[in-house]
Amino acid sequence: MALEHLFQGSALNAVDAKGRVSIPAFLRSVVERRGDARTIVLAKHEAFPCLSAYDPAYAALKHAKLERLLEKEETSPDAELEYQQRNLMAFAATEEVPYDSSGRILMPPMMRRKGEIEDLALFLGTGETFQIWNPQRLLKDPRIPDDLKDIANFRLEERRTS
Amino acid sequence: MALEHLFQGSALNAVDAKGRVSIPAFLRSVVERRGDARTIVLAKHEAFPCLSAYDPAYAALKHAKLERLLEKEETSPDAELEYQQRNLMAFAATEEVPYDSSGRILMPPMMRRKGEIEDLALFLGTGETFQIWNPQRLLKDPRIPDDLKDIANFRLEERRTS
DNA sequence: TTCTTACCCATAAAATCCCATTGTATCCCG
DNA sequence: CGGGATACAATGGGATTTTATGGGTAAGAA
Repeated sequence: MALEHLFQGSALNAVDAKGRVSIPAFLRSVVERRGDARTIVLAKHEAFPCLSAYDPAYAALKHAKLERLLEKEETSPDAELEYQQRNLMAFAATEEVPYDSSGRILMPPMMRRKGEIEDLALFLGTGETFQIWNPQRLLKDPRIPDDLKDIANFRLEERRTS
Repeated sequence: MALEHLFQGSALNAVDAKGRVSIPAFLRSVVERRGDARTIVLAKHEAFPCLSAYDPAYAALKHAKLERLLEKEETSPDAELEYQQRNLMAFAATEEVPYDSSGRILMPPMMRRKGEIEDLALFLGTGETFQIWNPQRLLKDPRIPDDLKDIANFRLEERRTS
């Protein structure tokens, strides 16, 4: 896989009354270096109560990888079914949203619900993709390392004091 | 891993009112020989109350290593969660900052707090990475060898007398 | 119409660039 | 080898640009 540009860092941005959120500039720059789209793909995260996000170029890459995997394995009914399921999740359960000239997306209502996002969105780079959390939801999750919760708390404080 | 260019040496630089710090030229030259980025990655050190720093090429290498590890292990739920946690720490808990034409970075407020950095930053090369300390914090740490504290003291005196 | 979405403008704060200064190390040439 | 010229490093300050965010409004779908 080895993508040279990786998503990294954290930021806490507001979701405004219209449902708009700024994608942090340092994440946008990775999206644009990986491909030339000004668009991100949103999906429910498989393990955490948050959203997973990436660029269209990465989505295409992931799809190609699935295809190759299918061709290698003999077409047992099991492998075939699993492929169909993964394909559904990868495409039907995702939404591609463009960001405007000021770097904002309109958070789709369904994704907002799936990710339990309210009026604050915590962005966390995770290398090949990034995550979008409701910061309060992250603080409550026992699977999240304390050091990361410190970061969430720092971002919350930073916002309060300014 | 075996990177041929290693970070070594020490320097004490000022953090100015805007939060800017010069990365010592001898460390920058290693960054630029390892890859062509004029950027460093900052993270809280796992063991010491200071920051750990390296170049993006090293970060990518570390990431690739993690990926390979995942592919080897069977995908038990435990291994999966541990992978997610490590990925979060490696990317969300770090910040990539570019340095300008004069070799300065803007120390991100979160890292400044995590590394307990005030108005002086002590740079210490440690081979594959380097560390950034609050010199006073280093002098107080019982785990630091006296010889290293001598170096910190020397750098502090050097600054006072000039 | 009414609600939603895309586009445009405005603003404050923060990040970045540019230029100037100073001290130190390096080079060159007689 | 001395001494001056030169280059580079670290740092300060001001000017400029980018970012995040709010609000208005027109186009369009329900």
